[in-house]
Amino acid sequence: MIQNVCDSDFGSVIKNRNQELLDSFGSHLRKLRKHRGMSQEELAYEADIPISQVGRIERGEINVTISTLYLIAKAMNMELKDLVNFR
Amino acid sequence: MIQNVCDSDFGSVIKNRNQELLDSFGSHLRKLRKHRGMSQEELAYEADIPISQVGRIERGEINVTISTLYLIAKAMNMELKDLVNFR
DNA sequence: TTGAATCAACTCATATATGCGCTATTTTTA
DNA sequence: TAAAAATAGCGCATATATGAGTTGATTCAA
Repeated sequence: MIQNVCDSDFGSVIKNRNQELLDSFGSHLRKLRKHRGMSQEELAYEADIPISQVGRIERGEINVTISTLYLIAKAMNMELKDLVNFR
Repeated sequence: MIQNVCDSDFGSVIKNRNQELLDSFGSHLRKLRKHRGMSQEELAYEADIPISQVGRIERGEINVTISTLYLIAKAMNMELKDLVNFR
């Protein structure tokens, strides 16, 4: 079978041009969450977003939007600027 | 003709649940940009994003992602946390 | 007035974030 | 070890961010 280099499902092959940013934000968020003793489920509930979304963000799989960042910050009782203060 | 309340083009009718956030971030960005004496075109060029995107963000039309925020911050020679320090 | 610069406001295609449901795996706890 | 809790990692539908154009309005300078 011929391999398709431009396969549309990508599979850990092609990454976002800002993958490092997403990875490091994900790690940062996970650290903040655990430091507060929250589970992904608790954070998701407080932020009113799906739990699957929290997991995807922490694993650096998605490029989170400012409105989701805001909901997460509020759920963790912190300011947006502190949530994105990493690296 | 019957009016479709759920019209897909929305027309200043339905807004994002975080519209206020998007509006105020847009104003904030515009202020920061002008304070630096940059045009939308210059910012777009430096951040390597389309000029149309800069306009849409400043007008609060879109829910910008963290990677775009990062590119904009870099283009304005500032840190991400300072870019989202508003309200 | 004429031209240049700036920005608003659209169209369109494509990629992807979000939201939801589900199962499998891993980790923690009893 | 066994059960429970937490997380990973899918699949899918829908909404929307991004990227690349175009046109028109406005402002400002020559």
